[in-house]
Amino acid sequence: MATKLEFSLDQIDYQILRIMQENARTNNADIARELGMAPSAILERVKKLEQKQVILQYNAKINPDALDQKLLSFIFIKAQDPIGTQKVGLLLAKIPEVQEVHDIAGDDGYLVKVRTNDAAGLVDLMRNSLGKIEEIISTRTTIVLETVKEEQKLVIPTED
Amino acid sequence: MATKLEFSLDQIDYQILRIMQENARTNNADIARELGMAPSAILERVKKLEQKQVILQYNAKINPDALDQKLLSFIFIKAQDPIGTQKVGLLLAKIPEVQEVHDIAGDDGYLVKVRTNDAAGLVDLMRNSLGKIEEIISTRTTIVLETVKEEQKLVIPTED
DNA sequence: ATGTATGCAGAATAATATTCTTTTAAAATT
DNA sequence: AATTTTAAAAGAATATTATTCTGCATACAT
Repeated sequence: MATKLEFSLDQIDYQILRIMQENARTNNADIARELGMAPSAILERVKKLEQKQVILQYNAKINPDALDQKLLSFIFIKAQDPIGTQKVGLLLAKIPEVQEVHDIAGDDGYLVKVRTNDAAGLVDLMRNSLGKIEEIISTRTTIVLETVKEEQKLVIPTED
Repeated sequence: MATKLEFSLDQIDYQILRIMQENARTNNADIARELGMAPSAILERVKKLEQKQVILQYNAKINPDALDQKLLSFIFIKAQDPIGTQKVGLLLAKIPEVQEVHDIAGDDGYLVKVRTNDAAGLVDLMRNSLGKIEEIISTRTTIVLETVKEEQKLVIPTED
C-alpha cells in the first residue's frame, strides 16, 4: 500500500525544483537572485522540500565511459516470487551493477537495467549474480547499441 | 564512431566521485576533510572532472509522486529510420515525458522510458506525440507496477 | 476581532568558495 | 647525475554563501 502524503507545492516550489533539476549545485544565493527573494527564504523552502521528500537526493551524473562501463543492457526476468512479495526484486536490487529494478505487469516479471564494462562483464553478472537466484525462471536480454537520451527530469507543472 | 577520450583518473578522483555520487551537494570543505586534503586541491580536481566530462551534471532527484507522475512505462518502438540515422530517436528524445531513449539491438527498435500522470496521460502521449512520428511501425508498452530500485550510480573501481 | 501559524525580508555571524603564492615531488631533458 | 619543467597540493587571504535569528506582514481559524 502506497503511503498517502500531502505535498502541496506552489509556483515558487516549482521554480526551485526546475532550477535544481537543471543543476543541483546551484547555490541558495543564485536561486534567491533568480527568483527575487531572500536567501533565507530559499533555504527554508529547500529544507522543507527535502523533509517532505519532494527532493529525494542530489546526485552527480558520471560519464560511464570514464569508468569504462560501456555496455548498457536491459534484462527481462521471469521469476516465481512468493505471492505478494518481491523477494527476487530485492535480491536484484542488491547487485551493484543493477541500476533499476521494475516490477512489471504481465508475466510475473521484472525489468532490470544493468551497466557493465563489456559483454564479458554482463555474462559474468548473469552467471554469478543472477545464477544464484533460484526463483528466476528465465531471462531475456536486450543490448543497448546507443543511448540517445538518458535523464530523470520530470515535467514540472506550469500552473497549479 | 565513439570519440576516444583520455580520462586517467586516480584513486583520489574515485573517492571524490564516490562522495559526489552519494550526495552531489557535499561541499568542498567536507570533501577536503574526509580526504585529508586542502579545499583548494579538491576544488581543482572537481573542476577538472567537470572539464574532462567525467562529471556530466548534477541533478536533483525529485519524487515523481510529488508531481503526480504516478505512471512509469517502457515502450518498445519499432521504426524504419533512414539507414545510419536515428531520426526517430531524436524525435522521441524531444518529448518531455520521455526520460530515456535507447537504440537497441535486434529489430530496428528503440526502448523508451516514459513518465506520465496516469494511464490517460500515457494514451495522450501515444496518440499526440508518438502518433505524429510517421516512421514508427509498431509499439509495445510495458507498465511498471512498482519500482524496487532506480538509481544511476555507477560501480566505482577500488584499485586502478 | 483576536490569536496562531506561516512565510519572507533583513541583518549579523559562521562557514565555504575561490584565488593566489609557495612548496614539493615527480617526470622529462640534457 | 644535474637541471628544467610540470603537475599537484598546502596555506593564507579575500570574496561569497550559508545559516541563524528577529521582526513584520499576511493568511487562517476560532
